[in-house]
Amino acid sequence: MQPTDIDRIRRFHRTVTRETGVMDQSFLGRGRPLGAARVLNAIGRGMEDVGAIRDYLGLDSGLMSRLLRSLEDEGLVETHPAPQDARRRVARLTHKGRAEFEAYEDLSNTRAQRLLDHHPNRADLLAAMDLIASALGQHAVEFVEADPRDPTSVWCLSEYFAELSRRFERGFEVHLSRDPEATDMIAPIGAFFVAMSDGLPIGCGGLKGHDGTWGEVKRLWVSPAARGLKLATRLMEVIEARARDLGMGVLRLDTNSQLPEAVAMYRRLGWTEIERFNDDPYPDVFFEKRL
Amino acid sequence: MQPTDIDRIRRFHRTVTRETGVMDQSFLGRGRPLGAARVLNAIGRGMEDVGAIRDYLGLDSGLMSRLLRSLEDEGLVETHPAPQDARRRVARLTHKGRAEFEAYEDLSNTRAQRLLDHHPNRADLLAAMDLIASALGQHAVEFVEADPRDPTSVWCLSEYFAELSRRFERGFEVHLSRDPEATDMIAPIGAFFVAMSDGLPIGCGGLKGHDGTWGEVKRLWVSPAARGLKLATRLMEVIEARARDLGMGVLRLDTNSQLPEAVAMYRRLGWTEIERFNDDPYPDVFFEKRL
DNA sequence: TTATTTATCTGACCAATGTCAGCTATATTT
DNA sequence: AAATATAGCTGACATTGGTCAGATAAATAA
Repeated sequence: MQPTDIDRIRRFHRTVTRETGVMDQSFLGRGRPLGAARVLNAIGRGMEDVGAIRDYLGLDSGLMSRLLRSLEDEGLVETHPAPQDARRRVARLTHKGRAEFEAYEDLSNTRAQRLLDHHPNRADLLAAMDLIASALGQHAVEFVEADPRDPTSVWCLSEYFAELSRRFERGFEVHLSRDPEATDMIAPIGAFFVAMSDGLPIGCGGLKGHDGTWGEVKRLWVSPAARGLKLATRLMEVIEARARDLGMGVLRLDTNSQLPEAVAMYRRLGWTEIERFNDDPYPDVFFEKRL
Repeated sequence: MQPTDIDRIRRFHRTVTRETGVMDQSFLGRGRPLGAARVLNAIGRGMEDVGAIRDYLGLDSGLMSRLLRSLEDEGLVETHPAPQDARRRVARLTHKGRAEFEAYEDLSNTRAQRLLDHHPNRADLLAAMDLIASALGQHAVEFVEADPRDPTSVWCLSEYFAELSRRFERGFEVHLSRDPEATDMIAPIGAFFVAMSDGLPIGCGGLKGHDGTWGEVKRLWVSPAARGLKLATRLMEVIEARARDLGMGVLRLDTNSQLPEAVAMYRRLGWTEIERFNDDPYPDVFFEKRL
């Protein structure tokens, strides 16, 4: 009897539940209940606002408070009132807490490394993980406004350029294209967004300001693992909203007929095709949208 | 900054942990603690030995007992002493229990279906899930002796034949090959094994008995998603052990030089190449191993 | 100013889970 | 038959996780 699609998904779910359960159990080895370990990890990973941690972990305010207290008693965490709003508190790791956090990190990393070592085809395994994580986490994507010169932004852009040179018949060389100065994609002139899924960048998009009169959408990229999940549409919405904030009345963009999904998406989002508005050698389709 | 391989695995782990957590939460909607729901599910999925359920779910004997009692009190489960060994108990669902189990199944199936509906590329998503589940669950594979005419066995065999016709230059048609009668692969003449990973078949292998004097290994197949995990080696060990049980002193097999991984594996496992021992048109390499 | 809202903390409480020692009944070994 | 081992059950207990109704302090609105 052939396993159905649903059988396959459920088998995946069972396996992964069991394995992540084992993983969680291994955290208990450090003599701390799982809840406290999760809070410690959240703080270590950069969340410092108590309310934000509470929301992220889905904890009750009372329980959160107690877990934080127990971490303080252990000397792993310090809390202080937030500078702007003294009702709120921010938590930070002490030296000892940082060391303890690193110990948990090592546990996770070692486990991940072992999985990788025992698999004959790392590339396929990782691609499969990216695909599934993107599908499962599609409702938890965060659009972060970032400096286009940040390492994460730069990585997204390099993936974008690599994709273009694969897709274009005659390749793509960034220096031939009009490369917008990074500073034109920083507020208040423009903006640059990175789509983050559980800490991993999976897409980006830039808004380049032109003399305060109009804006140009640039560098819209979605990781192959996240294609088809309407991420580009959501990025465009974020970019358009930011353009309105910055007082732009009209947006333009250029693209290429060798990227038919992109062209179709712009039409669907209400963009109108216009005449060529630059002399960049790569694009051959041009769009405009009034806000 | 480029995400490392470990970043990618850990992002996968975070996402999946969050999603499976949501899934577990949804089970709470039926007014029963998670532990009880898990026991109910285990019984519904065919586990009836109390000890086996306890091991599978990793529960303490006392806790298990109490959960079972609460399910009995609800009228969902009946337990009886095991026929062969009255110390042990077997649990079975009542009519009401069956209905309740189905309700949990529907919850899971609906969720799986929704994930599938929202993804543009079902085939890739499912293949990715198979790959990951096989990698994560490689230590939990069960080798089940089955009738080769069972639906699950038949499905494995059809995948095996499909694979051969893809791999062989001139294709493969099963009726041209000497198809061992299924009854020759059933104890006490022979045996047939299916490798099950969390309920899904991912490999198979047959042992055909010849007049009680020697055995022949046939139909060794591993699902593409599980390749490279040494599953074929483990299947061969199981088959050889069973051959010894059945009193066979020598095993033979035929294979094809177009399947170089298979040929290499047989050599590695201590098989010696011999002269052709049949007139099957497909194989061109022949092996023997004394037990 | 006063009232209201917001963010967190505290105490009281409960259900779920986990642990352990000892009990009973049955099976196996000597 | 006696001794030992095994499977499951029971009672006692501790820990964890989760909930809720105030209390407190700060920010915001009226």
